[in-house]
Amino acid sequence: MSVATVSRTLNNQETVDADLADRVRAAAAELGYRRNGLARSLRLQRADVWALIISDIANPFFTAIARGVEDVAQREGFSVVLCNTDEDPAKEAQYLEVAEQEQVSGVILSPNEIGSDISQLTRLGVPVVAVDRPLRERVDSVLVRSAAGAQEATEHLIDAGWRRPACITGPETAQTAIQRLTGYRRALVARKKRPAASLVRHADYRADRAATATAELMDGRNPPDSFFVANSEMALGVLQELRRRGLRVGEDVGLVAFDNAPWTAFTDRPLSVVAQPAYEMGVLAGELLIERVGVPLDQQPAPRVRRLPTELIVRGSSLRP
Amino acid sequence: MSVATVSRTLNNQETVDADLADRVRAAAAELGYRRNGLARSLRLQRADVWALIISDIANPFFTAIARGVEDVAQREGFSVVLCNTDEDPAKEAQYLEVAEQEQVSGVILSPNEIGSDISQLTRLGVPVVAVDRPLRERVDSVLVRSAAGAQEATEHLIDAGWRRPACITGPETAQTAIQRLTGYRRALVARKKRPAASLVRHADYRADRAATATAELMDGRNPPDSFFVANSEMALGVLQELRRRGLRVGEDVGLVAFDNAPWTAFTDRPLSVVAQPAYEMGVLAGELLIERVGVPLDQQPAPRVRRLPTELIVRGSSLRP
DNA sequence: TTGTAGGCGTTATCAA
DNA sequence: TTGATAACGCCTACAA
Repeated sequence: MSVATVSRTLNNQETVDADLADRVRAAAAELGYRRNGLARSLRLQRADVWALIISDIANPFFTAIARGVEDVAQREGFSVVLCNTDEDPAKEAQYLEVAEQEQVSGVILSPNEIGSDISQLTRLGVPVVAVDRPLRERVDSVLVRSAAGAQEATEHLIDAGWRRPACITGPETAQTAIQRLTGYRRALVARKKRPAASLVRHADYRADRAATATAELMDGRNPPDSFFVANSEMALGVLQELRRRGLRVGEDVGLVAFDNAPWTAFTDRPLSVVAQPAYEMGVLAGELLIERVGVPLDQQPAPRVRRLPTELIVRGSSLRP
Repeated sequence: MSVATVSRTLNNQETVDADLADRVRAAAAELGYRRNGLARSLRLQRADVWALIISDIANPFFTAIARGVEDVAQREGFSVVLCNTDEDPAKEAQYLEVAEQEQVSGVILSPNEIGSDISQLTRLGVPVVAVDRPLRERVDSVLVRSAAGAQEATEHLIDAGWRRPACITGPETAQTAIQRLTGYRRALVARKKRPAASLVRHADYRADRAATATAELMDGRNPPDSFFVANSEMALGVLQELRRRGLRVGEDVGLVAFDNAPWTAFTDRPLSVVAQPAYEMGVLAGELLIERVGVPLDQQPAPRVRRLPTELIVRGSSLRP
């Protein structure tokens, strides 16, 4: 028989005789034949692969997103290749180029910078979905209402009786860090308090920097009595420094942090957190992508932005005795 | 000029006139040309890509391995596609097939089962490195001296004054779980204690199962006064159940767990842990792979097994007041 | 329903 | 030093 018949059989086309098809399949199984995905993709001008480019594989928030993306991809018949940029713009650029060279049919990206250059991809018609962080270029985006979540958390601190909440947020270049700071400030205004720059620190989303920031704040002239912290990594640093000073969270000091990391329920006191719907974000990003892959450029929808709400989970650390 | 000249230029071959080469590069830049990686790989019969197939992306141990692998790969000019099997043998089989179809030049795998079928890959001459868990098939492996680490941890509990250490380990099918249980038993023997089956539980490496196991043990006729726990995920479950009972770790109960997860230093008391050299394991796996990719089958070294030591880090949770 | 043949974008061989 | 050309393995229009 001919290669065409084999190809048709293996692609489950109707136009092949059942008996013949069976013989093909039997032979394929016998010989352990696997088709060459490279050749197939080259011919088809598309690979059934998505690139998921995330900025920190060690962060449970991003791994939860990855799981969401993966589940959608699997359901729709795509493989996901996961790339980790470690917050390094150079690595990000490299992986974007790899995605292009490998002709992936879609990219989901948590950009390191709002200006990350995806123009090559879009020019080629490869759909891109931004996740967690916005992109200047107009593409589908799945974001979180960070400011609202930060505001709710900070207001909760004040309503629980704390009088001077400080804010430890991420780097000044990160949109999420800026938004969380904005939310913190809005909460102070809403509760008739004067936002003080001396109560704010940018600690690059890292634990050790957060510990240092905490020490600075506590050693200041008018130290805070509570903390709103913009991610769980930094919360570890804050906890460490407070313990070093013999201060108990939920007792001597109030604390709320972003991200419902698995361990947050197990510290002493259990951490009050602003939970982000990370898994759902991944699912949504995948679904937005699905609606674009294989769709001609002139029939594509306008860029869509989905903003998901956070959920404040009150545990012990934010309450006053 | 011809495509051949362009190809030679872009591959930095010497045999092309400098002026011409400059014109090629200028034109390429102008047009935003990117070579098609698929076509290249098809022609070359190899893709400069490794598949890293891990069993749980949410586990910091595996993400640390991934970073190690990535760093080596980057250094050597390979991309890494990361695949997450979620401990699901079906997903693992699917990703192994994808790796084969995409003609990756190497695979690093933490197998779900010792019997995972990699014969297709090896038959095609694609080198495979097993990491964290052994494979029945004889391939390069990077393992940890789990039993020794478990024994050291358990002996440390006893030496600290605890009299009845229990063991909460992983599923009976997992080699790592079996080895850690073995180490626990050896410690008891070495310290002249009778290992009792009633003090051992298999909790599938999951927090909720570990919490249940802890409850069972504590409600038993002769409850333990301390715990050796085979991973950090389960340690969270143990901590939760102990707190529910008003018991303080490092005070009323002793606790040592495998894995130096980022949060373990921040619980109350800080957790004593058996640290695994996860990042180094990734690096080593990558280096073993490097020595095989591109090497003809008949010149390949015999399968090598590297066993790395653990390190006991004593913090507060394992000490008696 | 089946077979033939062209081409996807590269790289490598050979001749010029 | 350069160019023409034949693969790599696959899918598909077209012919039979």
